[in-house]
Parts: sequence; C-alpha cells; structure tokens
Amino acid sequence: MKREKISELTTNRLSVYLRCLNDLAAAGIKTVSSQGLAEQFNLNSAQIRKDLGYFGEFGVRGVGYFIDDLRANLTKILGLDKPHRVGIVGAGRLGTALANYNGLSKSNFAVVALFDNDHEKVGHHVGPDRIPVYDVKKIAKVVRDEGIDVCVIAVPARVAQRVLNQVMAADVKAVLNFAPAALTARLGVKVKTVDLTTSLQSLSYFLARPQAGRLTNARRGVVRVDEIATSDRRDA
Amino acid sequence: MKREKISELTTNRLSVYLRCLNDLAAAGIKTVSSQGLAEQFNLNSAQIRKDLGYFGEFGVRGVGYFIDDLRANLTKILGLDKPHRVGIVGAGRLGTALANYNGLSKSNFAVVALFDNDHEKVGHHVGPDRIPVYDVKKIAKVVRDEGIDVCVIAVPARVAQRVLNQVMAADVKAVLNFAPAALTARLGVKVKTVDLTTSLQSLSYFLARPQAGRLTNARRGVVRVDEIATSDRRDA
DNA sequence: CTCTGTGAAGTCATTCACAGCG
DNA sequence: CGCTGTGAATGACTTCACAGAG
Repeated sequence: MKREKISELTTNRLSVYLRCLNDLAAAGIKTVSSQGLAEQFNLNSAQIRKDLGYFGEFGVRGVGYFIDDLRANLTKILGLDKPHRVGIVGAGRLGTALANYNGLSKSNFAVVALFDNDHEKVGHHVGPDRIPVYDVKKIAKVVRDEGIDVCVIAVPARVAQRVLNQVMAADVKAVLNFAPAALTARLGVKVKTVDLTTSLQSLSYFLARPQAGRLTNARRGVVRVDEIATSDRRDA
Repeated sequence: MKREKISELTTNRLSVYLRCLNDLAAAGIKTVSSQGLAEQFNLNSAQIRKDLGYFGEFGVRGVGYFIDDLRANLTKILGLDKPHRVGIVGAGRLGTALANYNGLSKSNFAVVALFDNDHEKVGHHVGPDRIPVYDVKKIAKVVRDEGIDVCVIAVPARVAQRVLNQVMAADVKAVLNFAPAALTARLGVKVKTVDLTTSLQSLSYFLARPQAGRLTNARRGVVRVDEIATSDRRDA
C-alpha cells in the first residue's frame, strides 16, 4: 500500500471494475484474475493490478481476487458505502430526465431536490418519486436541510458559472456539470464536466477522417471503446 | 502542417476552442492570442498552439489569430461544415431529453429519428419538433432513408451491445453511448461512452478524500475544471 | 517587440517483465 | 505452476524555451 496521488483515470476505472464485479457476483462467480477482468474491457491486466495496488493488496497469488471481498473494498474506496444525496440545478428536460434516472439509485445516490428559477416550476414535484422543485435562491438552506453533498448543473451555459458559485457558497464539494462551459471552481471543490456537444463534435472529426482512430486502441480486430469512463484526462 | 495521428484529447479541445471563438466573435472581438484563449480554460498557451499546429499555420506572429478565420478552419477540421443527422436509440427519459436538447442543433446536428422496441411508443412523435419514433427493427432502413450518420445509444446496459451491433449493421460509423457498459465495436466504428454512474462514483471518491485532487491542475488558486471535454483519455 | 510554431525537456500513464508468494 | 505486486521500460501528453516571422 502506497501513499501516492491517484489520478482520475484510475478512479474512473475503479468504478468500471466495481460494476463488472457486481455483474460477476450476480452470476454467482466467486473469483476472478486480473487477466479475466482485463478481457472484459480490452485492458491490460497490469493496469488493473496497478490500479488496485494503490490501495492495498487485495489479491491472492495463484488464484486472483475474491469477488465479494474486492467488491467490498472498492465500494469503500470509492466512498459508496455511505449514501449520497444529490441536488439538481435546472429543472428543464435534462434535469428532470436525470432526476428520474434509475442508474443513480443503484449506487447509493439519491436525488432529493431540484432547483429552478422559473416560478412556474417551483413548488411542483417531479416524476414517480415526487422530487420537489425549489427556488434556486434557496439552495443553501435546502442543501443544509436535506444533507445534499453532490450537485448536478443542468442549466444553460450562460448561467452555469453563476450557479456553480451559488452551489459552492452552499458548501457543496462535488459537482457534475452538464453545461457546455469552462467553469472555474475554488480549491477543494471538484467539478466534473460532461460536455455532449464536445463529444459529438469529436465524433464528427473522426467521421470526417475515417482513417483517424484506426491506430489507437486497436487490438485483435476490435476497437476499445472510449473512456473506460468519462473520459477523460486532465479533466479534461 | 504535419501528418501525425491526432489524439482524442486534442479533438476535444478543438471543440472547446471553437465554442470559445464563437463567443468571442459574438462579442465583436476580431483577434485573440493563444495566451488569451488559454486563460479562458486555465490551459497552457503552448498546448493551444500545438493543437492548432497539427492542422496548419493559422496564426500571425506578433498578432495572434483572426477569430473569423480560425473559426472557419476549426469548423472545417471538425467536419462541422456539413450537417449531421442523428438517430437516438431508446425513447425513454434520457433519449427524449436528448432529442429535444437545443445544444445539438446549434452545431449542425439534427435529431431526425428515435428508435424503441416498445410498441406503445412506436409511431408517436416526440417534442416540439415532432421527431418520429420508429421500431428499433427498422434501424437499417431508416438510417438509409434519413441519411443518419451518428447514433446515440440511450438504452439499458443489458441490451446496449446488441443495439450497437444493430447500429453497426446499419453502417453507422459514429456512436455516442450513454449505457453504463463496456462495448466492443468493430474497426472503423467510433464509439464514445458517456458514463454518468462512473462520473458520479469518481466524484464520490474525491468527496471521501478531500485532499485528493488538490494538486492536479491547481493554478493561481483555482482548479481547472475537469475534462475540458469528456475527459478523458483512452477514450477515456 | 510580440506572438507564433516547434524541437527538446519534463511529466504522467501504460505496459513489460519478472521475482516471489501461495 | 499460476497469478499477484511492482520496479523498470516504454509511450503519450504537456510544458518549456527559443528561433524567427511580422
């Protein structure tokens, strides 16, 4: 076990490993080798061992990893053993779609509030879970009352930085941003941006040059699918 | 102008530069230096010059870049001078939210079809643009008839690989995948995955260890916000 | 004198390769 | 003997630093 700084590429992969382990466990499988895991993602097995090695020695030589054990360890490492409470700023289409996305609840994230500045929306409840929509001005209070620790920004780019500032003022330390804007956060606040426009435009580049992308990640006739996570580097 | 292979990190940044140039143009500004652009993203100016340098010499020494000129060049490089037609597979919440997302039309992407296997949905039309929902079995025909060149996968992880196979069989070469699954594509097909669960779990890691993420990208007291694109690397 | 374009250096990430445990 | 854990080697991306154009 070392004490190095862990890159986001690694944490993204840990999340993917965990998902895979959950599937394997559901299939009744008890152990898996780094090689076996690696094949699921067209990844190098040393990569997996290195990623895990930052946090401890979870494997058994000659055998591999006990799935239940590794699963528990990864869950703990990723901080998923405690539930997270999510607030979504922007009750438009994207915001409400995310509020009802089932994928989140599976991994201990519960959406407990939406925020909007449209008075038509404030006071209403959204989706089968009846998530309340609050006035965006009440962020600080609702964050405190509801114990929100993660916010999602789903507002137009124009106002995204202002919203981020409000969210930071409410002392939220983790933000997932869907606005196509370069945001600046203060130290200690982690912002991850998911930029659909950029993703599509990047695809467009490869469409325009079919030869591009051939060489990278090609292996055994398949192409490794991107971003074993969200891709990204440098936060990129 | 060289002839090297361009990484996805670079194409992601090009998209971000283009967006910024559009904003600057709208503000009536005529020229910008790499330094000026870099400050918008907390990026190194050499990075920007290098990214552009892969494609030509667009700058003027002593001056910087003419915004209109660079904008036209980037648009061409990214293949955004020709319109793209998008089909979305999965007419659930996420799929319909994306179908109505205005951000796409802005950059020459038009959503022209949704696909679903739920017969309740097939035949209906979605949103203010009345986008038709087709039976997923008809993908190949609709792709041909409508000239679709990009598909979005917004279905449960369980069926994502099957859907990708159908999409590839319809000869679509660019796919944006929202399903939390490691997909395998054949050579010549580019898949970019946006994985919300992984993004959130990665945030959870940093919440669990506030000291993590401190060192990276810190500069002048601010933290560069991640993934100037979709973050990532290795398509990642 | 300013700012680009670009080799060279530096930094960070992935893969190799193997010692050594079970 | 198989498979982990890990230093060493390689490769990729970023930043430095400066020659030279305007």
